[in-house]
Amino acid sequence: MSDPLSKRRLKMWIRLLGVTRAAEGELREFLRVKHATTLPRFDVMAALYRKREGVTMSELSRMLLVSNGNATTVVDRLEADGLVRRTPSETDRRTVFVALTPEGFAQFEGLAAEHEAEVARVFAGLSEADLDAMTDILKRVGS
Amino acid sequence: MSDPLSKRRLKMWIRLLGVTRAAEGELREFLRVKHATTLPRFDVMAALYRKREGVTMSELSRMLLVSNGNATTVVDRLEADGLVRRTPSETDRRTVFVALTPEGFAQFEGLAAEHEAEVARVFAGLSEADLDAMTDILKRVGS
DNA sequence: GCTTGAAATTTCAGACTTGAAAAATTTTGC
DNA sequence: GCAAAATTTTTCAAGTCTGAAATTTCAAGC
Repeated sequence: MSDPLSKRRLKMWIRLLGVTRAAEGELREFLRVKHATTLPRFDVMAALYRKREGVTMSELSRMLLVSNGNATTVVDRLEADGLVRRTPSETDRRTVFVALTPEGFAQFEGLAAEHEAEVARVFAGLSEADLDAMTDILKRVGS
Repeated sequence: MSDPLSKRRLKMWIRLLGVTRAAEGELREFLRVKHATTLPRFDVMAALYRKREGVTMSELSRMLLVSNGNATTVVDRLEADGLVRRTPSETDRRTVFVALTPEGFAQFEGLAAEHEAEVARVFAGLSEADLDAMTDILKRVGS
């Protein structure tokens, strides 16, 4: 008997979640052992690396799909370590811009290449065609 | 210059992570609003529902890809709520079996169908062919 | 038997995460 | 102008999660 479509979506989701968690685990381990950092810290720095001019706290939490409160504490720690800087907005006193410091920028550049290599290692099992197909399907989820 | 293929794997991973986090967020919201529970609790109960005879704590944390310490605290809370029961092994006094109580079993059965429908809703954008292709590709990641 | 090492679980400190509430500021509608 | 609503960020309590250390028990070799 053929599974109802909803059951197949469920199975696909369970597998998707498993693969993602396993990959996250490997990256977490890599960041911890090789670079003494964590995934959330890396995520924040990566977001700020992409937006060099700086982003507001709200933009940051939207980019990372985490709550505002969460973004605040991770940024707090990165700021205490001198990797990130908060700058109050001139035009709106509620708003704060966050950006990498030169130290943060340098540290992230050192990390980025190795991180990319590690991701490539984790997904080495996927062919070029797989990557295309996967990206294509993933785009279709949100729309 | 970095290998373009590794960059494509990285982009696929970033998209994969984004889709997974967005879906997790929707399911979390669904469980919280409609059923006053959380994703980790649901995950534990789902694992125990699949293995009715019970599992050891180590098996449980391997199934969910979480640390032993984490499994302990989530099971602690479910046990305090009477949804889960710990039973010491007869043959190995280090080992503990965990299983759903009748209350836990009943609660999960009420949840499961709605959860499946919610997952189907989240991934409604994917066709049958997409599901097949996706599942196929995901299988290839681990091997 | 005894000792050493391995295995299962819990405990612990610290970090992450959420969602709600609070505080400060800006915008909007009158 | 001004009161009410909306926006931005932080604070807070509670739950989740990790990795290492501690505890208890079992297994293996001598």
